[in-house]
Amino acid sequence: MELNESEREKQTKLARIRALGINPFPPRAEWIAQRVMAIEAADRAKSTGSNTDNQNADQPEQASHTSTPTQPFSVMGRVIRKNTKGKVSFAHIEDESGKVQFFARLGDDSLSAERFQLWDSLIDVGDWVEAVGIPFLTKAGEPSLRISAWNLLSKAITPLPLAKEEKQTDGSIKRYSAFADPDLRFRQRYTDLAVNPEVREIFIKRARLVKGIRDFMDSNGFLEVETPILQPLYGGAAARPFTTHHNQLDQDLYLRISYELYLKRLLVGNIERVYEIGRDFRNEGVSFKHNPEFTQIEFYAAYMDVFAVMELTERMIQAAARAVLPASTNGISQFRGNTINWFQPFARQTMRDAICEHTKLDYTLFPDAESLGAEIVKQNLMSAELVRGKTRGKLIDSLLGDYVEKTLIQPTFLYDYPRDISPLAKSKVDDPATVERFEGFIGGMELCNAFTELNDPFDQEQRFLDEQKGGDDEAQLLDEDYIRAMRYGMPPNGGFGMGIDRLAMLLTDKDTIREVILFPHLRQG
RNA sequence: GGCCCAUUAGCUCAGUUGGCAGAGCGGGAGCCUUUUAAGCUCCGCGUCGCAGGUUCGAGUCCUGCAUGGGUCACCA
Repeated sequence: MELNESEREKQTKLARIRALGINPFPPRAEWIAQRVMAIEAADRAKSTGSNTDNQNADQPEQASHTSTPTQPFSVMGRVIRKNTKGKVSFAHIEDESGKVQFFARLGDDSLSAERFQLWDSLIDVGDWVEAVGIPFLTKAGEPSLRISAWNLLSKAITPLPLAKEEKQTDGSIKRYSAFADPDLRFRQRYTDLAVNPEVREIFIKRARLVKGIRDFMDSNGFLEVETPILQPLYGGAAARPFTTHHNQLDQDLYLRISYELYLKRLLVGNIERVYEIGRDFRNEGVSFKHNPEFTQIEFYAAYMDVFAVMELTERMIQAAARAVLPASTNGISQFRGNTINWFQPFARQTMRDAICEHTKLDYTLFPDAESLGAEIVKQNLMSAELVRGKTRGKLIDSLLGDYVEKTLIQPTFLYDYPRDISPLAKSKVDDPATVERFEGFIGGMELCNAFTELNDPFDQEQRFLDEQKGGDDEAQLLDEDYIRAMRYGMPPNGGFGMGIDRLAMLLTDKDTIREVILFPHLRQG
């Protein structure tokens, strides 16, 4: 492994550490039993209220005259700033709770001259350390720990690209030359997380979001399950799959593109409310809102129809927003420069009305692909080339994508979808060409998709066969076991799927899905 | 996949008309007993993304490739 100049310097330092008989990578921290989080250490320092001056600094035990406990405790974490000034040394130590300053002083009774020199010469920014000490405030008012003993916990060889920070008069923090190259940040996410605290915050919010959804589902009587990721047949969505192979069985397998067909089998097995949160894989384009693997929640609820699901969805998304957004925001957040109001009732509109509103075209007046396609070209909404070969449903879906989706900033449900792009959804009783389906949009992005599920095995089989005739490479495969399951009797039910990553983007105001996935897909590597 | 832009030190970036590779931060050596973008003195640490080409001479111009970003196409 090739080392750069500063890495070679660190390697030399590592040899010195070893020569001193110090283990630069000890197996454990020494004082974990006395550990206090940095934020608590800082609080204790603040409550001492004593700005130690040079006189009483020689007797740290007497530095505080308050009742606040000043007995020694330990803080462990990472050195993110170090500054030795002559015979005193300052270092900021960061742990998961925040940071606190370590203060070492040559001449303190509690810290030997040798240990001071070693601290000064061996410890660098990036190293993991622990120290025992007593809390106090420096002259500048900085909550600090006057250290009496310390250990190196892990030596950093490669320097962290830590940015310098300057406190502005208004209290905000200005950062200089922060580690910002997206390529490096995503490839070396560990570095990104180590030096950019706001990146850690994204994933804390994401975890809260998932927990909020899980709590909501559990409290509404849903059973969480896990179904196969490796599937002999893929289905439940229109997407190309990743293919793999089981060697011993000599069997091709697919990574799932959805959980739908397995979860609905469970309804046949008398599990009435079921959900899964997990990973889907789609072998398609990568964009700011598409990653080849992404996290989805799907649920299915017996006896519900699409409108009951819509109502439940609204409450679920609001529960997720509540779990992430600070209470002071009242459910208002920003996304791509737009304000989103999560707590107001979600808008509801038919697909026909939405497209009518944005294109002046009422597609219900054109009953087949030929007449609708001709009208679309006539009104100059799409080129003849793009219209060619599309079914009526795909034309409508294209109009939605081109003219409506970007405008749906506030939470909005669009419903009444064409049947031919919805092979697993139940038709409306009075309009067989339309299905009981909705999609939810927020921030101009499609977020979720739901419908009254088709539970008629004969209708379902015919839909699969119709898909095959279309010759589309994203067509649903005929899953005979799924049809068999349905023949045993599937209760009427409503189903739902939602991209968790996109919801995380919306709630953290991130422009790209890569910001909310810890290790997003990148080429070569 | 098409088009456009970018890629220079560990990080963030400058680099003029083709003429010795630069700055700040970081790092090293030294000074400094309450610093906090600490300060002061000295030190540049480099496969200018990769491979070719043009030229006396290429970080700079040309071609191809790689990676990233934007955009269009595609995409439940």
